[in-house]
Amino acid sequence: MIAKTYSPADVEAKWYQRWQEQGFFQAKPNPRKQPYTVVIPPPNVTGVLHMGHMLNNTIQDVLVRRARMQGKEACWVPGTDHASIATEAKVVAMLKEQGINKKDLSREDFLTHAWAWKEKYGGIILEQLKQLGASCDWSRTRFTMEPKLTEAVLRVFVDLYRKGLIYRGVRMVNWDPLGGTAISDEEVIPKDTQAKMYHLKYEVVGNEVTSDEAKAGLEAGHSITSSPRYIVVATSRPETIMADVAVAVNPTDPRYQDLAGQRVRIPLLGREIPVIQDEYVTVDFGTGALKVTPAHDLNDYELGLKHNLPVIDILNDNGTLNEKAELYVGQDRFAARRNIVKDLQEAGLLDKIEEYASIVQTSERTGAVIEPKLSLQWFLKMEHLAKPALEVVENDTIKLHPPKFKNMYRVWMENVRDWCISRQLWWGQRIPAYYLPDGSFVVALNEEEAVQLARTQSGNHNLQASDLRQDEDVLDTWFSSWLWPISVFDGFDDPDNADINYFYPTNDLVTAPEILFFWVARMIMAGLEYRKEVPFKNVYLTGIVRDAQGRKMSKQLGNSPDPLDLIRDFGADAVRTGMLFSSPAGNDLFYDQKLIDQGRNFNNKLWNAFRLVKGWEVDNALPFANEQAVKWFEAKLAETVAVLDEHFEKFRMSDALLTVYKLVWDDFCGQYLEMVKPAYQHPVDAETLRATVSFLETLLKLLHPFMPFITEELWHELAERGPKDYVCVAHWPKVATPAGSAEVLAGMDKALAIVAGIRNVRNQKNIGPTKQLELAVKTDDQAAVEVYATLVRKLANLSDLSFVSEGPASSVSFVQGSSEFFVPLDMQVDAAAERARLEKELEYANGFRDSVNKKLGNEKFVANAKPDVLERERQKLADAEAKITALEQALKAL
RNA sequence: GGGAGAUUAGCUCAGCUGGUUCAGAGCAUCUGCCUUACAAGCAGAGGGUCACUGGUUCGAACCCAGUAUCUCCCA
Repeated sequence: MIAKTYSPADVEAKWYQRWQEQGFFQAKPNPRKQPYTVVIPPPNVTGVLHMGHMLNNTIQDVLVRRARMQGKEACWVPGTDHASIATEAKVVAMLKEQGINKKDLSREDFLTHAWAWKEKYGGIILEQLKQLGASCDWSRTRFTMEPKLTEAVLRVFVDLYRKGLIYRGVRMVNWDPLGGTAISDEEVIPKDTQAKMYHLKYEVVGNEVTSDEAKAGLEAGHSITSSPRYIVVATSRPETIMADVAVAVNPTDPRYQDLAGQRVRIPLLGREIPVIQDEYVTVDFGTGALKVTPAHDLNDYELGLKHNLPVIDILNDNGTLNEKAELYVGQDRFAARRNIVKDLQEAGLLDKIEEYASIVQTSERTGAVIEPKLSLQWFLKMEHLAKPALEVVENDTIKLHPPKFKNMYRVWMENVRDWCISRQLWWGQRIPAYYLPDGSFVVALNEEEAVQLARTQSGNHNLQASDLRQDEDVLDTWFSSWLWPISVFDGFDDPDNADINYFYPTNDLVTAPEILFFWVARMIMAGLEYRKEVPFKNVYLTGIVRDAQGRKMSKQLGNSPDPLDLIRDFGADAVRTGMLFSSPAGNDLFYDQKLIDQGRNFNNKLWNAFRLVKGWEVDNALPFANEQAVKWFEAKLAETVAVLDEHFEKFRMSDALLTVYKLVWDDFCGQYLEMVKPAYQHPVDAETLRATVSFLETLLKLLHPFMPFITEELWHELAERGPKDYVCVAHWPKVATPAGSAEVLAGMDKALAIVAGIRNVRNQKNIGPTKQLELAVKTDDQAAVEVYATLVRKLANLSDLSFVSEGPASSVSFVQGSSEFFVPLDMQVDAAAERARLEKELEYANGFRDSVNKKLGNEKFVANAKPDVLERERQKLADAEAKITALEQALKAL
């Protein structure tokens, strides 16, 4: 006896292991096959599987499995990303727990710890992907910091440097004081906060008010007019006044006309700074007077450059004030802010404090408030790389799905700024720049090459490796992941190898919109620069997985189920389909337990269809009894596979799933199996069984990309299979539409409508499905109904189907097309209610006919509408009229 | 502040170049059924002024303009 419900836990691990033993996921160049390549967005080595990964990797697996079944050489390359900041932070925290301070370790020792950590935990997430069923070629697993990929990174760095695209310079960077490193613009997350605007009084040197006009103006600006004279400056960061080098006002601002060229004193500090004029200052923001702090604000920095102002940097790398501040030295920036506000207040230099909504820049990695900071960093020029990368998306060489992301991509690419690629960390690829004793530097792939270059550059032929000092910084992690589609095939150290020539460019990339610029855009740049070819043809952008209230799922909120628990409780297939039911490309997925339930129910439905068929006894003596049903399902299948393939081509994954779902549940289980199912404990004929098993096999193939485990299980339960016969590598169905399909489908629709009519009568009259009914048909096309009589009798549980010229007494009737159907009942029929129901239907039909008539009576419509539209309207009219006649007759018969 | 996109049933979404019975699906809801594959199921039913206001057209969910609301991106 086969279990009544499907139990996924028993079969999943088994099949995954078999697939691997058979080497089904392993890809190698095969000139007889078309390649289909996907590179995984490498998860962080620090990561554990979350719902976002589940969605993303399910989609990739569906695409890859289908391609494999289509006979392509499907290659899905897995791997992980070293995630500089995140991993370093994790290792530092772990060491701290062991009582080890990073500061006390040498670079080498720290890296030993970090690698040990990576070896221990770095593979967890990949193991978890296996439970989801991900059909990656695990023999190709790569890691962005492994030796070969590191070499690729260094080669690219050296190359771009030699091309003049990489430079070192002092720039304003986003400084993460907690991480102790610079981060790129894209790693900064703006957060809305309620901040305070402090109005500070700067004393004007030579302190007399010079004109009545200015006096009036200053009053308007909330200053005071008695001596000494002050100018009020609004700032959200009072602790940075020690780094002020000027106060700027708009040249058109009447309040401050006379102040230009004068000097003011920084509150508390007393240092004198000039008042400058610049259009940049917004007159109606704050007081219209802006303090200029070039070291700690990007706009101020540019203003400073323009006006030749000095730069005073008062912050240490860890966010505390340095001795240049003179005041509050050693205090954290936020402590210093509290203290200076207090001191300003006591000194009477704080005019007022206003609340205002502002945006604070925070670090994606550590959450720390970002400090704009001038520092010496390495940059990659973007202009040269961005231009072609924009073009290939504009001209659809690379298609984004959904296409709305094209706009976003364009805006970013047109405004891209140079990429800060250095990070003040140890975990990552160390920048291959070597400093000479004189402070100049060379860039080289390795130390030997560096020594050679240094000797030439300095003219000192006795220079030794020990005289050189390598740059302390490492490269941004994205500087390795942007090479991923090439580096996983060793395309940098061996640019003409068989793998890269075959598998590159890859086909589809599945990733999140958040990293469209971080990663996708840069991979396109690298691909075009180093392979002269795009790295992929389609980019499928998934949404964010949110909870029912629309909140992003996160560990902190605790609103995310553990995906592995879900797999354990419901099976990977149920989780996969559950997630896909409701996630059109680019749309956020509102996770709901119900979706997984639906997935599980679907698995169970399939399981039970199998149970039914498996339980049939065959009697070879029986004639083929279900030709109609078989022909119909053949046609249905052909029609549906065409729709399904179209959904796949357009990356409409939810629609694709729903299409198979309905094919299996409604058409196969709901209709077909009911049509062919033998009566209880009766055998089935051989041909029906053969056809049904064949249909079921086709369905298993169509379902396999979505539900790999249950389909493989049933594939093997359904028949004895050869050693290599797995649905995993079965051929994707190519169904030719059988001749006469349209007629078969239309005919069955009519037959099923009659069945539905009878069932409706049962529901209305509260007649259970086991009670047999009779049906009397009044029609002028008896043959059309007769063809389906056997089927209708079976599905509607009729004891008799007869043709009549007058409706029998005491019956309930309904109309399909121009035919009337009567169900005689051995109970009192409420004639008035029947009349009301039919009249309502008649009224509707009349209204419809009138509207069509009106349309056809409109000369302009007849003149302008296309012939096929016109023809359709005429058909509608004829159908409506036939129906009206039938309804009128049914009413008369009452 | 600038830009992009969205607004269709209770929820999540389809709806192709304007024209197939006065708008479709899945889920949810309601009613009735334990009918020998499945109650994780079966048979039915209800539910929408296609955000709003105008315009173009013989004809608008679809095209145009404006308004409102939401989301995202950039500053």
